[in-house]
Amino acid sequence: MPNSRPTINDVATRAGVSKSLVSLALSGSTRVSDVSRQRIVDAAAELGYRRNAAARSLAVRRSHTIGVLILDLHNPVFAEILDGVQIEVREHGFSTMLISGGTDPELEQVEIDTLLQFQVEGLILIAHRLPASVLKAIAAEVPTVVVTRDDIAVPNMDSVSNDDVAGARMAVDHLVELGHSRIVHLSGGDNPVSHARAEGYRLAMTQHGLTEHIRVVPGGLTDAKGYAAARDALAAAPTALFVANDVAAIGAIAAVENANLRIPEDISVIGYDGISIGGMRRLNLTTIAQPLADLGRLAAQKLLDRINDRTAPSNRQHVSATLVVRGTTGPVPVTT
Amino acid sequence: MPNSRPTINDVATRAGVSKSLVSLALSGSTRVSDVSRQRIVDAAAELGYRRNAAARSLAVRRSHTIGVLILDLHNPVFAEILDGVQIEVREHGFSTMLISGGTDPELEQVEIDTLLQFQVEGLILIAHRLPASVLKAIAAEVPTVVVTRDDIAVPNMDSVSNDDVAGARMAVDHLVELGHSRIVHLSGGDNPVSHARAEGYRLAMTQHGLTEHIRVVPGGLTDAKGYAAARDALAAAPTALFVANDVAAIGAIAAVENANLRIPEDISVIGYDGISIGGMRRLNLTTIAQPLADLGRLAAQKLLDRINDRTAPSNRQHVSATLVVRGTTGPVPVTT
DNA sequence: ACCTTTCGTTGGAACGCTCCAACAAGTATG
DNA sequence: CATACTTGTTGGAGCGTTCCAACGAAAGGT
Repeated sequence: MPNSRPTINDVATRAGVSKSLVSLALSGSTRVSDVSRQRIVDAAAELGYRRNAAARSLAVRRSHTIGVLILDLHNPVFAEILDGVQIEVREHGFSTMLISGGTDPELEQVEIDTLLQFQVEGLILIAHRLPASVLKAIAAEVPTVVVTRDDIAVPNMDSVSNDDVAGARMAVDHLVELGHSRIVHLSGGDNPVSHARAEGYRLAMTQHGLTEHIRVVPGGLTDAKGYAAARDALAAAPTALFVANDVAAIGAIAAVENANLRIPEDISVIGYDGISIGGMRRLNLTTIAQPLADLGRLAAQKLLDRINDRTAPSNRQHVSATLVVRGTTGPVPVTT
Repeated sequence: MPNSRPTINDVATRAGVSKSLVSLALSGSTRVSDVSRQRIVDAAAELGYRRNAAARSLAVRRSHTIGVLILDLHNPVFAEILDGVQIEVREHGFSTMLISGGTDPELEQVEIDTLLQFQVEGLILIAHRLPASVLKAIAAEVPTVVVTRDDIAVPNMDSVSNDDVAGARMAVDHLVELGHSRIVHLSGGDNPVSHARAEGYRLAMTQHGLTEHIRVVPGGLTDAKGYAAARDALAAAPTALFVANDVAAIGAIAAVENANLRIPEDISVIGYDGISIGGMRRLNLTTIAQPLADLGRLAAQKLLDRINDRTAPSNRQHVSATLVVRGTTGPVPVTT
């Protein structure tokens, strides 16, 4: 059986020492003589020895691994958040097991179960569709932090998200500053994040004395839904569209152009999220940018902290989004 | 110590049976009486018992996990391939450990080492930057399949990729069919995939008797590089651009528009890859689409096969790309 | 000269699981 | 009625680690 991997014992016999000493040496203990250490290192290299993480995890009762659930790998937002997570986590010697929920919310729970079987020390949920009861059970079992959502309060669970209400206000403020008043919001559908953004829109409009111009067109978070919603919205002859997210905004732009309206001369469009493709020259989308990588980094930090103290009070952090003005917003057209 | 997870022994005592029987019952053996099985299942549920995958993997010497290295999560191509991998792998009861290389090629090797410590049973490399020697060592240690690249031949390692030469020819054929002859290729830089696409371009041009029109402008695989390359290319007054990948093509389109040329009336643009955002209405990019999810699925299948027979001869499969005609290509303008 | 400390090293128990050999009790076979 | 096979169950060994208690040897203190 030549294909079985060398174990610590093989290294020990080859180096002429006990397995205990090998273990000591490989974990960098100072109580190993230089000559033994060298012999051990050499033997390990010659055999191509590699620690068995499963055995190690069993013995020390730590896996040094965290689990990450990502709602949908296709939406670039989530990939960018993940990036931040990976950097932070790696720096602290942790590995990452990643799963993506896919279409089926049921599957999300199955996948989380798999993660837990692997004894992950913590869980980062980059968006999720779990009911509060399940979330609570999970958080009770393992340190957990949720990114992008902060609508469910669970003891011993942290969250980090941007303040969607405030972000939406920034979008409206920007448009009002440009002279717009007929600002229509294309909503993102029935989920907490979209609700908050719509709420922020309403508040800001009211605050600017534009209550009678409030108009929310039901849409969704995809290109196609943004396209359809924009088409509906054009009936109201708006001068500006505030779209629930960037991907939908890109769809909305297409609908506006198909109606032979110029952007931003005839109509302004602003999105939300700050995905990197929005910055591509062809799209050049004005948006409310979340600090996506930071979101991920912060989530990872919180998780690592919580791993060290599972009972810390639950903390919900908001990071602030920023207005990124690019080419899709401009002054309100002079003639109506 | 209430926070230590229940073990198989806890379940056993609670159900009043031996741990062996619990193990048997939980792995679905038929040699367990119905009454015992029920008692065990109940006890497990009450305790919130969950198998320890590390211990299990130690005992059975299988991890039922595969490792996936993804070159860059930001490029949507790779995310879409990963999707196919996940679906296939999950179906066969395997889990996935994902790592993304990030910027540093050195890091790739470190990360793969981590994966191997976790005793992954196989490795899928979705693009990579490893030298042949390292690749060979890895493939000798663990079943491996490479996606997107097929330039390095290693025994006992499979690859699945599209035929970039053939794909590039399809792009040129399409343009020639539309009447174009001044077709410029914006290359993707110094990597095997881009080389193959440039090669296909040259072959096709020659084949169509357009040898004197062959013009390759050095570019890259990003939006910004596509933009810059297109600007350079415009000096040659081309009627069509074949760009090395979709992301760069989107940049190229912006450059063309900035030069006040209309697409496709004045100049046609075709990309390569078939990323989903290319289909968004605003971009509407004609492209050579790789069956990305299929690529992932096939890779996973090959890997699972190889896990069952590590010594199978190495197999390199090509899948065929398809021309997807959208809005960025059209007939050659009548006047030059 | 003795006792104590330090240093480098070691065997063995433990981690939570699977699997094998073995067994008691019942059922079928001759 | 003895023997064999089947069914359901069990203890124990082993997977590759880490870690603890304990060791002999060398060095230090009185």
